[in-house]
Amino acid sequence: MGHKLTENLSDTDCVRHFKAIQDTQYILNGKWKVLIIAMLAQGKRRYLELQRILEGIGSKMLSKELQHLEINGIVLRTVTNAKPISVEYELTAYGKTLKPLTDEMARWGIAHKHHLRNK
Amino acid sequence: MGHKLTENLSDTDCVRHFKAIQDTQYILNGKWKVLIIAMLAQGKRRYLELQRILEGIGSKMLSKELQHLEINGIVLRTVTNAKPISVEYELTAYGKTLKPLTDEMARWGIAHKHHLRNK
DNA sequence: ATAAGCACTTCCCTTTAAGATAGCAGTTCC
DNA sequence: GGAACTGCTATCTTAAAGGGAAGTGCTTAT
Repeated sequence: MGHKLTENLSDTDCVRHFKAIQDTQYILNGKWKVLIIAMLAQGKRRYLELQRILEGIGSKMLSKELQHLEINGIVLRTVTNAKPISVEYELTAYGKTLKPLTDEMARWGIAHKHHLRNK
Repeated sequence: MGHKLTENLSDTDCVRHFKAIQDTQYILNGKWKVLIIAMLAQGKRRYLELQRILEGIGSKMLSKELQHLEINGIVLRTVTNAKPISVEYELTAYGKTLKPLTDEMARWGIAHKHHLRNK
């Protein structure tokens, strides 16, 4: 049943490829995680700062998503013992490895807007 | 309020960046679309072929997702007038612009598996 | 005539994601 | 002492995503 051999992965490779994509999707899943990561890629942010910039997110969502990302080693949570208590979130070194992905999502989204405009 | 100016986008840029990510997420949204695109990146496929390789997807999902991708110009659907009717799906030129993204998702997923293993 | 293959569509149901609203604990400021 | 700010958590409800099974329309094979 032959398309060209060179442009197809074997079935086993194919399954491995799919599993990998699914693993990535598991980490980034939902409406907000990529956005949170993209924000934190620009530097540390505090809880209410995140909530303000991510317009529309509720506290429940935000804390749930941050916990998910923390558990998976993407985000680091630090409580500073400053006068008014404050909690800072930032990407871990590992979290930063997602930057090419979030950048590519942003890049494609921008290209997509141009594409729609010129149709 | 100053992190280094060079590593932060302005608020307006930030919003534009987020909107772009959201647009991309809209196109790729759900459990199956990225997988379908990754499959079709390897070449044309027929409906039942897709369903067989994407283990677990139901006919309803598959046709819904394919329609969504077709409407958005990612996928091209062709009915061949062969003896047993067959329908072929492939990426459009525009759909192929998503390859860097799906590749990066696969790449990160594989790296992630290694990361978990070495912890 | 019957059966089987392909590409779907329809209907119904369960699970999950997301949103709105409220509340709480610990400061600090007035 | 009351209000306000920060960082949450809990509850309740709604909306959307996803899955299973069955059925449709067409064609070819037996």
